[in-house]
Amino acid sequence: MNVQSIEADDKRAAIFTATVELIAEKGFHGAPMSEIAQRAKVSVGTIYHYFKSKDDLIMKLHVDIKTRFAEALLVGDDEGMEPYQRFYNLWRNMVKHLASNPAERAFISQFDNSPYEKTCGTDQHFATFARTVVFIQYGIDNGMLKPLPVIVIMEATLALANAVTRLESIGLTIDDEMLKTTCRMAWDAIASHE
Amino acid sequence: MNVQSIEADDKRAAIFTATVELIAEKGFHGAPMSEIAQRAKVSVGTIYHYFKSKDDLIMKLHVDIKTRFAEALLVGDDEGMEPYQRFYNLWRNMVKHLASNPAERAFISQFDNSPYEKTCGTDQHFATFARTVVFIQYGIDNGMLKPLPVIVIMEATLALANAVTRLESIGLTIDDEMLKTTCRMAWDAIASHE
DNA sequence: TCTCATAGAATGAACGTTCAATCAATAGAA
DNA sequence: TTCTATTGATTGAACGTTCATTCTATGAGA
Repeated sequence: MNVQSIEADDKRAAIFTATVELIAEKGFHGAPMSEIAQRAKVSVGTIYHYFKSKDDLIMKLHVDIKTRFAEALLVGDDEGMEPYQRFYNLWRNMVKHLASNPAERAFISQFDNSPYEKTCGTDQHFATFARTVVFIQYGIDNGMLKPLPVIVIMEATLALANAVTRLESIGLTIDDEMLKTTCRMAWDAIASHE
Repeated sequence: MNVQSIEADDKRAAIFTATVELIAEKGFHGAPMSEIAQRAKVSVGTIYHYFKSKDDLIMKLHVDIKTRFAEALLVGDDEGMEPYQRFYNLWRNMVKHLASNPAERAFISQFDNSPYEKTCGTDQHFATFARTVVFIQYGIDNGMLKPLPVIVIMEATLALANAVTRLESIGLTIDDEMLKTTCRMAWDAIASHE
């Protein structure tokens, strides 16, 4: 990778950062290209050099954020762990990642609840979270988790993590105790209790 | 109430319906006043006769939807019921209401995850769901529910109901069995299991 | 020289909002 | 009853702004 493309990546990253922050603060409306450019310290023209359109920028940003999120979940993951320990690790990774990236959390919430979401297939969603999906499927097959579709278990867990971290951004403190109790909450939701 | 104001309420309701549908379909961006007017079969000017601005329209619409949602939850509610039965009733009301009003569900999701949400205080939120809040607080005080802040329990339940009904709009079938299992999911999440 | 990166002015469409002009209904006076 | 004044509801064209996007020019490697 040469000097030019490193610099190019800098701009790209700056545009991503500016966009995610602006959308988190002011929503999809309220994030014009001119302001994105200003915040990223590039010109409007430069954005169009890297992205076909505003929609293209938002889609690529979404993939980027989701990919890094999915990766963050797997830190310290090990198939050999006790199921609950493994889930706790997953939960902690999830909450920590969302809590320390509030703009990304807000962006995801807005994106996933907007009409944009319908442009991404469930397949891609499953592919990004492949390893987590396998973990869940395994749990269902063994009667450890509730007999629900994988997607329900997955979306339920994500919804809870999102709810908890959203509350953090408006005043809730997430210490170790809170992490433990909320993890129990999420686990109890999906575990079969047989 | 005279003939004029009945007709006036018709227009108001038509504007509300058009707005909620359009925003559910195309998001906050993608719902211009001109299109709202067209769908509501009124002129643009008429909207401004009833609402100060687009923001005002959206805020008032939000209050309207949340109020009717909170009311729907209480159908058949009775303090004398067994706690789980009472929760089941609450859950069913919640899921049925959201599932049969998909546009309102989509609107709420988008609103609550957007910067608009920050303009509504938590107080108002609690006031709207007053009776439900009391039920939860009672459950916490009696050790029946997990020792978490009321708002966490409440938002967790709402998040789960939203997740489930969102999945319905993309293919999941919610029959009685699904209603029962997902209710168990939500209850297990918040119950203390002691 | 040629290519890619960058800037920022220019463009045209779309937006929220305003406004002068009607229309419909009611009430009171004659 | 009939005429008139008043009010509120309704319209859609017009306005000024802002937006996403394009275009042209410039600069820096290769």
